[in-house]
Amino acid sequence: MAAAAGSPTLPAAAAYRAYHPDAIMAYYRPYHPPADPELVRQLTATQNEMRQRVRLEPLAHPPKLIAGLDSSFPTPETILSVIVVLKFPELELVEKVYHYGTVNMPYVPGFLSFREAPNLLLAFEKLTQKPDVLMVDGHGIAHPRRMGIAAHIGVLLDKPSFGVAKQVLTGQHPEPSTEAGTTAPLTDKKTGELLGEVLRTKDRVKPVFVSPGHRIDQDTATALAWHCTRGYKLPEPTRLADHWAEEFKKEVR
DNA sequence: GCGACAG
DNA sequence: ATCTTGTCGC
Repeated sequence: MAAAAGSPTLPAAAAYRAYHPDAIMAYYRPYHPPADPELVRQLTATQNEMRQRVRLEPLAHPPKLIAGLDSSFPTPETILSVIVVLKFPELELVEKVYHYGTVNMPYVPGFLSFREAPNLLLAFEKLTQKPDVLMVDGHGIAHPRRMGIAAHIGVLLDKPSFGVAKQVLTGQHPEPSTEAGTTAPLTDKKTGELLGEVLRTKDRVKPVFVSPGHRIDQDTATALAWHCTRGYKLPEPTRLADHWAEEFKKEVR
């Protein structure tokens, strides 16, 4: 067996899970290479600065256009960012753009935005129709320093934004009921602060995590996410961004 | 000190 | 995120 410091192989992990869940899965826990302490210090300072600019408030006007933002990595050194714009509340696709660039930053938990945001902003510049609100894949303020990628993008563009994530980064929560449309609070264990809401978008399917990013509040973010779901786990904006990423991937290689 | 760790 | 096979359920 390889050293525990190595990167895990998922299929094998799945097989071992049934055999010996705890000990074996601990061995297969996703491994993140150590990040340069000085880099982390600088990025942390930047996030703390940006955090001061975040405003949580209701939308000034109901949105007419909502965007879905998503990034993927066709190769380890390239990034493909996709933005789709949908009419709201009809959810009719009105525009889709992408930008294909190079990766300049490693993935470090808590600093995802510095890896994906630059390329997303380049994609945003290509949009003809500017959306009223952005649904970003990842967290908003449900982040160790309250500056997840949705908040990061929102501040940089000074545009209402919120995050829809598939996995928790920080915070604790009870399980929402198994029925679609139900929610549960995601809170900070120490302070009790509300970080986001766990939203069951589909019956008996693992919920998503909705949190405000910038110039929006929790209730509006959750309501928008729910009004954008059409029988799938992911709300339409991010689901379609995901879908088109697969299509665009064929074009760039 | 030990775990947890978006995409 | 990305690489993978088969499998369970509506």
